[in-house]
Amino acid sequence: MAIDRYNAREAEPRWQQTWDERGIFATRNDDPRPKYYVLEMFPYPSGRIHMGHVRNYTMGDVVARAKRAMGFSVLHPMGWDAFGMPAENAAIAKGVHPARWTYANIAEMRAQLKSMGLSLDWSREIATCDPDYYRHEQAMFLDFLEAGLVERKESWVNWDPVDQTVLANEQVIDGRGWRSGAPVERRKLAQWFFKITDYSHELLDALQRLERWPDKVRLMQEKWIGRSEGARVRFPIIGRDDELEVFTTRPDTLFGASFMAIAPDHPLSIELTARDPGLAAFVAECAHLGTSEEVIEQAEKQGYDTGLRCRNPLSASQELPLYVANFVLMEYGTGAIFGCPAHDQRDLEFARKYRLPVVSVVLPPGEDARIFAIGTEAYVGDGRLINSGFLNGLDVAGAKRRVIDHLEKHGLGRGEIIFRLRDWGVSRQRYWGCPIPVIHCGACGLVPVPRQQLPVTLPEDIELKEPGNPLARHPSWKYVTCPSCGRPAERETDTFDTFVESSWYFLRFCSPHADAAFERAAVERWMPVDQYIGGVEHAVLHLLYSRFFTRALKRCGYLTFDEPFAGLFTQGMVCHKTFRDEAGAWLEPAEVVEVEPGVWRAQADGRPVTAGRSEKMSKSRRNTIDPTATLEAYGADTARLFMLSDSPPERDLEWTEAGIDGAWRYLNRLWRLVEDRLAQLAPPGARAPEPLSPAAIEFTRAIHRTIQTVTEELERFHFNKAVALIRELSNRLEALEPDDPAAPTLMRQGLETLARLLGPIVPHLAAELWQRLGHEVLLAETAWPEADPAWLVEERVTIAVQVNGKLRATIALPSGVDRATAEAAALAEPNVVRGLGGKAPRRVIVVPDRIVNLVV
RNA sequence: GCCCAGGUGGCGGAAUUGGUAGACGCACUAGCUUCAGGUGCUAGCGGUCGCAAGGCCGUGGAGGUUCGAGUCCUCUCCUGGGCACCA
Repeated sequence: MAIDRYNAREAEPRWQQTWDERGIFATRNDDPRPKYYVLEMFPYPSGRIHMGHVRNYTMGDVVARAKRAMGFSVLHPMGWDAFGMPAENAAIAKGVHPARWTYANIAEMRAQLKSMGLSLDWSREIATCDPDYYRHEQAMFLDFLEAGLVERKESWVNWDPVDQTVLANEQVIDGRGWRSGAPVERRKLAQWFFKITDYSHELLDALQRLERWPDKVRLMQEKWIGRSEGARVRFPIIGRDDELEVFTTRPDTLFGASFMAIAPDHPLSIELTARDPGLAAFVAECAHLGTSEEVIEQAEKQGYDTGLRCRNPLSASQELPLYVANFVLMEYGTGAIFGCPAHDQRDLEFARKYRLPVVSVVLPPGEDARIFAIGTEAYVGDGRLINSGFLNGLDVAGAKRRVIDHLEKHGLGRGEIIFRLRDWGVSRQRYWGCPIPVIHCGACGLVPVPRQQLPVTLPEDIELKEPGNPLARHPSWKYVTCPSCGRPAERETDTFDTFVESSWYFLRFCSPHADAAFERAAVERWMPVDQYIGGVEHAVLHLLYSRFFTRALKRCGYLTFDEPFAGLFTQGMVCHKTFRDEAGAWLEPAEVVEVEPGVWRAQADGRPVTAGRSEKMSKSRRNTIDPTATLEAYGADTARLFMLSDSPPERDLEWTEAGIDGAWRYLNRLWRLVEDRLAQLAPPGARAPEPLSPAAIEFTRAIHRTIQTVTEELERFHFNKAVALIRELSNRLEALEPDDPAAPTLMRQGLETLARLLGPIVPHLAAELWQRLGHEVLLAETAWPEADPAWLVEERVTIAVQVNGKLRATIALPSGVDRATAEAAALAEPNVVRGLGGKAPRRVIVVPDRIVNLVV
């Protein structure tokens, strides 16, 4: 019986086993070939892989396999970002211990990833919840502490008063805790911080040199670090000895000031609440607002007049009312501002609301100072200074320089650059994280855990169902003796933010079994990561923290470079259509059926269902598709091909069953193509009989052109285009004229090229085809094909002929013909003659080998 | 509120970066195959007029630059994403 279907179920595990047995993806640190480090952002072990993982790891695998074929020693490892909240949530919901839950998930997901046929070096696998991993992190923390890179200070958190726990922003829903439903409070907590702001300048400046990062990500980080140039200005407070310090980017508008405002948690504000119950109430109200910038900026601007007045340092007669305002952030600048309503929209809205004066001090070009007035729109552009004493007549930039000069000369303030970037708060009041290795002693204060006592491991016997941090109420774990004085003391019960683990895992992969955090030589060999791939959702935090962490490690003598990721690619999300019934309930794709095009009904009871647009797969919208079913039914190659076809990798991809079918059909088509032609192929390495027919020449060109362009597109991450080009070549192969004397050789060349180009994309099928074509050496160990430059030169080109810019004909000419010949050939076209209508062209534009435009 | 990205056939998307718009695929239509049942083959497939040759229109919208604009400029509309304790 003839096999007319490719049996992926049988072939894929067979190839995976072959690769595994020969250990061809295990990478040696002493390999003499040039290195290439490909890394995909490691997964959180949530239970099962999702489509986003499939897309991410497919892309990485294409790069890894292609680079390997191109002669690089490729490091392509995998591990688990294993600490995190979901494990605790599962523990609460299902009563499973977070560690058990996590390790069970890892086992499950490892098997799933293995079934994808990824060219990973599994001998380097790590899990961040392993004490053998996090003990190094604790040591790093101690080093950072010694180097002055760690600080303990107070900061605001979302606090759930019922669950007695800190809430993540995403756990705050409409101002209430997600589980308890209790109104969330803002609370101040003493916490550990990494001093990332020490590196604000450097992290910003070095962005320019990250040439292989997407502009988008660099821009996001730039905004995040948020450099502002301006001045720090001191305003005397009338009737008090102290002054109010303000940071402003617009010192040029000081003469236009009409009020002062401080953050609700500004020390002065807190001081005033003691004797002003109205203010206390206002501040308390502000505390119910969330901590996110979005919430604060969208909230209605509100202020509370403290009754205090400040003196304008530039014009002593001017008194400015001092407000506490909900839109002033304590974290930014000095937590205090002066308001210039004419030239700042937010200040304008505030001034209108509280009927404060609006004085223009910058006159837009072309306006008349006598009649110019601000309406509902603040003027933020450049112009000439007016109503501003010694600044009058200057432009904005000039006025800034002048006023800073003045402030410094008179001791009223100084020019300053500030950053929006805040220090990285790493304390989390949770169980499932890396313990922070510090001891609180009543006598000695904060005492680092001695290094020989590391790791500080998590206790296993914990109770998660009660409110609060299980480490804090554990009966014995936190009680220790002070390493310094020997008296009873307590452990720090906070654990690290999980971003700490992901800030250095790429280093551990270089020598995952080393006794130290990593071997210096291994890190020097592999780092930086040549190609990092992951979701754009990590554009700022993870990627910025890792950049900081690498620098911090450098300062502590761990390594000698600054940037961990030389190349970055951020992939789009995987989406799916959404379905809702008339009651608004979401339905899973499997629960609906399309009765006629565009009309959907519920599978169960036939009730009408509306299909919504394609959105990111999420549990709440119930539009997730588990990749397992696809992997089992069609195999990994089908899923991989689908992930790479059609949608550009940086953009969102809509998952469709039809797309999977299409990919599956194409694999079978390739399979048949090889099976059907096998008997007629020339032996490997045979030469085509000369002379070649014109068709054979064109065919050979097509092969080399395809090698060239597919290679280019793969290197540029244009996987969808690479697939399209490969399909074009296979279409050509199917159409190859069998009677051509060169056909057996051309077909062999074509099929072998196809198999080799498909190797990184659909590795199992490609390996199978390669073997069917008679090769003993595995495709995975075969070099990447190279295009012969001689075959890349085109002999004839198609030139478009336009009359007045409109296409009238195309002409085929030898490439490189001179202008006159091209023009003459164009004028000889009947349709061109008709288009000219008997007139002679006034002007002729010839773009060699491309276009002739006749203008009449 | 602020910042970013993106609008091209019924759909996903191509377009050598200012030079033939719609490659490649999905869906669809017609026909043919096959022990029909997630099969294969051939042809068609932006709109419109035409028997045809061919014409006209067409890249969210309105202007502009240019011999020539999906691509550059100005304004505008729409959609999506991010905004510091999710990972």
